[in-house]
Amino acid sequence: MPELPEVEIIRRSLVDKLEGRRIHGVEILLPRLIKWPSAYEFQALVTGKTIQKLERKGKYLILQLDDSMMLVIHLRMTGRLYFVDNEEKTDRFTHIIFDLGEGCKLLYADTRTLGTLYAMPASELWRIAGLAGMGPEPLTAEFSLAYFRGLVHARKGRIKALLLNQKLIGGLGNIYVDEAMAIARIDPDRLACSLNDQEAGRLYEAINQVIEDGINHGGTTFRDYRDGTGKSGSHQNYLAVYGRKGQPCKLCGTPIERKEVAGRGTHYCPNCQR
DNA sequence: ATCTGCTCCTGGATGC
DNA sequence: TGCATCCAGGAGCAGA
Repeated sequence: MPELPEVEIIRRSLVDKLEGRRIHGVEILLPRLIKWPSAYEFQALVTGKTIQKLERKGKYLILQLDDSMMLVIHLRMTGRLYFVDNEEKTDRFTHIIFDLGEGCKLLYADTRTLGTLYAMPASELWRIAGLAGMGPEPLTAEFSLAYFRGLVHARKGRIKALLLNQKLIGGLGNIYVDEAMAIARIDPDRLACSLNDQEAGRLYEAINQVIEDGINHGGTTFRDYRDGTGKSGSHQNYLAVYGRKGQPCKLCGTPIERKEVAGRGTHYCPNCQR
């Protein structure tokens, strides 16, 4: 599941290949992935435009085209975006093909087809509620300790639900949330407002740390995730709890457990996190 | 404000 | 081995 680190690695792996290239045409094999406007209009809006910038906000990739046209992509669970410069065969999961000329293509593939694509002028980005309403991201000045403490103090719900809420913090998903809570030794079942200042501070540091580590390790590859050139990440080899049910905690040896918290599968050490 | 539950979707894991 | 069922979860939404 691509979260902030994975999307950032995809962006970095594609930026030099995409910026300055012209979109000669778009082949849309699965129109329902285009959420705005219609697939037909989407095609018309991006065809002939040059990719000026490739940016990321939270888990969204944003291709800034000519005339402030924005091509926005969210990979959701199994979306993949990658660049090819030869006549590679495309598999049955390739749903959208951007022809970049000179034999180069940008492919959108997605096994579970939950991903979403949009095209609109910059002035209309408010249409994408999840993008327009996104909270500050880890590792930015806006995501300050004071901001985080304020959130934690004010929220009555579970701390895990807070961390997953993109309106409050942008870019975290299930894997990095479980990891941050493990590193900070916080029980994911705790209510946010029950955390004291010291615990909130530990969690704040852990969030920034797991995101930074995830990026430095090229992302976490469980099954589907690859960067824009097809390369896997390695952060799965460094995980404290996620996907390690039954395996010993790296700190105390207690078997990692899994339960449902805030509607999500949640991995934790029952000894370290309480 | 916050919760639960549902929807989208399919490959892989599990159960018998 | 084969078939049926369950599960993964990002995000949006309805309804409580």
